[in-house]
Amino acid sequence: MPQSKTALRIQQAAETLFAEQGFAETTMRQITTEADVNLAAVNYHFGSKQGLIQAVSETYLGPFAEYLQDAVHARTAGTSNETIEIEELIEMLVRAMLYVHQDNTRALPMFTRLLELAYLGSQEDLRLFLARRFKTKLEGFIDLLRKDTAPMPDEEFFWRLHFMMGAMIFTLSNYHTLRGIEKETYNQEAAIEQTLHRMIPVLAAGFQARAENTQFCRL
Amino acid sequence: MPQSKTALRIQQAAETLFAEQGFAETTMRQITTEADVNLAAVNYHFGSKQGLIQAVSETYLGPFAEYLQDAVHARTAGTSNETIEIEELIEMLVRAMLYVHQDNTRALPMFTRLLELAYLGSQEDLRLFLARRFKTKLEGFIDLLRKDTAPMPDEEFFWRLHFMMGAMIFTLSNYHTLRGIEKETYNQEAAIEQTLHRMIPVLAAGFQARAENTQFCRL
Amino acid sequence: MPQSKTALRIQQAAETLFAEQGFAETTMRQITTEADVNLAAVNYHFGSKQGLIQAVSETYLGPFAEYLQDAVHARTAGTSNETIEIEELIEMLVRAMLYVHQDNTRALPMFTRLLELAYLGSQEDLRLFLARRFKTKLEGFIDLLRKDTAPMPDEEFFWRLHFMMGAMIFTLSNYHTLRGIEKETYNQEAAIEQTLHRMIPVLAAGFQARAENTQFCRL
Amino acid sequence: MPQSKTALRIQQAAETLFAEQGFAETTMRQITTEADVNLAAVNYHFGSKQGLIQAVSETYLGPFAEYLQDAVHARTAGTSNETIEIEELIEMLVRAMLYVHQDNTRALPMFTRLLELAYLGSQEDLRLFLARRFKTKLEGFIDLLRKDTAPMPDEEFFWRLHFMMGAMIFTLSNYHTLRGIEKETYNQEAAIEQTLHRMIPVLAAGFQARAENTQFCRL
DNA sequence: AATGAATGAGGGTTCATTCAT
DNA sequence: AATGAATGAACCCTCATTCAT
Repeated sequence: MPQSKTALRIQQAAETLFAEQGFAETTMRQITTEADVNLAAVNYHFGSKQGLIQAVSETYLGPFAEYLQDAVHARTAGTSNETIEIEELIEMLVRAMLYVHQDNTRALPMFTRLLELAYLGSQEDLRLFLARRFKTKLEGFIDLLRKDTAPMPDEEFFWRLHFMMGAMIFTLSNYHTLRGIEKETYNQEAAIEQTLHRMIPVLAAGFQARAENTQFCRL
Repeated sequence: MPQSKTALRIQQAAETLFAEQGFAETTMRQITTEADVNLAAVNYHFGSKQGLIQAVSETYLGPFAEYLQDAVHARTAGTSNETIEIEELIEMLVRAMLYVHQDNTRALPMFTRLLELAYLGSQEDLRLFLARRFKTKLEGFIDLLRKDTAPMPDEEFFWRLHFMMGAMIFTLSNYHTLRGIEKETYNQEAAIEQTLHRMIPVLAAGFQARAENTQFCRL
Repeated sequence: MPQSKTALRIQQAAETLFAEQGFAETTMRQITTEADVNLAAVNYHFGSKQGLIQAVSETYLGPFAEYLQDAVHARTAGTSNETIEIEELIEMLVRAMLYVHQDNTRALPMFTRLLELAYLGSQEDLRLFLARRFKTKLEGFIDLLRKDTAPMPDEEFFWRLHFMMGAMIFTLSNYHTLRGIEKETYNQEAAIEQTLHRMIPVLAAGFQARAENTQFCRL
Repeated sequence: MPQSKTALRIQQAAETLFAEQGFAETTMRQITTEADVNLAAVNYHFGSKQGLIQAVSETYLGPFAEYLQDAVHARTAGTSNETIEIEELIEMLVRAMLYVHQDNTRALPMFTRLLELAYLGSQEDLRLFLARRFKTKLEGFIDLLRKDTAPMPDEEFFWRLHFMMGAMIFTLSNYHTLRGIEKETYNQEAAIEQTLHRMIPVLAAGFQARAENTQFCRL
């Protein structure tokens, strides 16, 4: 939560630019020009560019992780070991995304760029920060997901989870581009909510797919 | 196809670094140091950094697109309108990937980073280059895929296609990181072939999932 | 003499940091953080960083110069033209130093850093300030020293005086570092008083050394 | 030894500015403006500002240390355990200094600023570099000096050595300023060679001074 | 064909200072 | 009397590129 008007303007400008271009591609000068503040203001208010990114990540991932954690608790409270359908779980995830999307249109692209960062090793410091900051809050959800897919070996689950993550992150991260293509091709733009909805049955089905005999001979 | 020994060494070094770090994150100095050639050699042989990336993309996407196009032709020759199972189509795709992977271990990450680039808007020039260069060769495969999923509306197909692409691109693009996590967690490393195999049933199931009633009321 | 509690805390923090790191190396932020006051407080109370340094110099050089001037007067009062042994004069100097050292452990390093500043041309304004402020008070001592070394040409005296000053200033200015080396090497730390004592015979002997025939032929 | 014309001009400009202002006080822009080269040229040729300082230190301390080491070897060769008069040793030191002074007028101030750096802890990296680079070459001289002052306790020797060093470093480091004062006062400028000569008997006498009973009671 | 040298543009960061309150 | 916010100037460094040879 920014305290001063300048800090607020910086963060807003940064969110827009980060969402559009990515973190590394966005320069301090772009941010401060867009926010119409002094170049040094970022360092004054956020300490460094990384500090700004962390503040932004807090704004977006914080409410999301909180919401998801609460949803997991609310759903599992009172019920002992009842299995939850995978579609419902993914719906919980989507709902958490739409929750952050309500307040801020830029939320989802930003959000996924942060997840991207959490995976990619390019900015080791930020990766560790994100891991430490949000890991515990998200573990509950992952555990629930795992329980539903019990018959699957651990490694199979691991990879399927990341296929899923990849589909989501990639889609939302490049949502701007993809929506542009859709418009060109079908002369029609999808609301992001609709796109998220489309994901639910696809990801659920993918998760529940019968595991193939993974031998190399066939190929 | 590199002409001189120097150009060859540059391209090999670039492939390794691009695959490991990405395009923007790799500097000319890193490339030329790794290749043990003069800094100016890249510009001399490839005109610019972008020229080098295009050359690399040619090397990787070219054979892949060619292979896939041929596979599509071979499969559809003589058969009129016969529908092909989606699993078989995805398997064709995977096979094309493994084909470029044979020659070069770095191939798959490089390959997917290029696809990533083809989507992302950050490097408009490269995006256009890749689109123009390879679009036609891949359209046959896309059409085949579309035919199998006929009952689906066009937009639904569009988005599912990109969910799939996202899962593949994201996974392979960050394969290095993901394999690292897998090793930490399960003390076991998957060969990339195995990971590709795991994708087939997941992606196929996702594609065939019963489309949900995509209204907003539920969420 | 600081007027408010804030000014006092600033000056104390500044003394510590100046003594440890030097003037240029110490930032306003370090000072105000250490003093736990607002960043702007230094400029408010002292006008500028230079103003703060001048205030500090007043605190340290003032009592020292006063003490030395008094000592010179006391010693020469009533005695007409009696020559004083050089060792006694240097002892007077050392005694003046220990006088300021009594009140404040940081005094001596601070003190010598100021002398350093008085010589060095880097901060012209401060140099002039120090020269104007304390020159007259110290001249009595210099004159006394000169009288004892009468047979020496003026220039010879001038240079020997500065050799001496150099030995003292350098040693005390870097006392922290030197004591660290001593501790490493001999596992023993000298009190600053002891070091000052060691100087007396050395400097005295240096001053009284038979002047060599300073021709260039020998070298 | 700089290879290109630009590198040469940079180093010459740097030497002048370093000698006049010190290392930290001299900026890359000053250097490159003075040398009339591009700002990036320093980083190209020397890697960094620190790299430039190291190159400069190599140029000045290298020949000096070499010369002194050779002089020590030459003097002690053949003679077993013969004690050498302290005056002769200091003369050796002065001779080594004048040796570097021959080629370059800026040599001595630069030279002593480097020694200053070697003592002061402000630039830890450079301090370590200098220590590692030149320590061994200078140890022979120190040992010889120590042998002549055998009756003295180790700590006494340690401090006297640094008094001496202080006198030399301080004088030469601020030679520009001191000569200015001399000119103002006596309307006469000393050649640096003369000043070095003046040091010999003074430092020698200081070294050989009868150690006082260093008790605190007297002061 | 190839390279060492050099460059302009732009990167994030730090500094003492000032302003409005 | 005192401060949080903000700033302009300057810091060192890195980048892809180009030039002369």
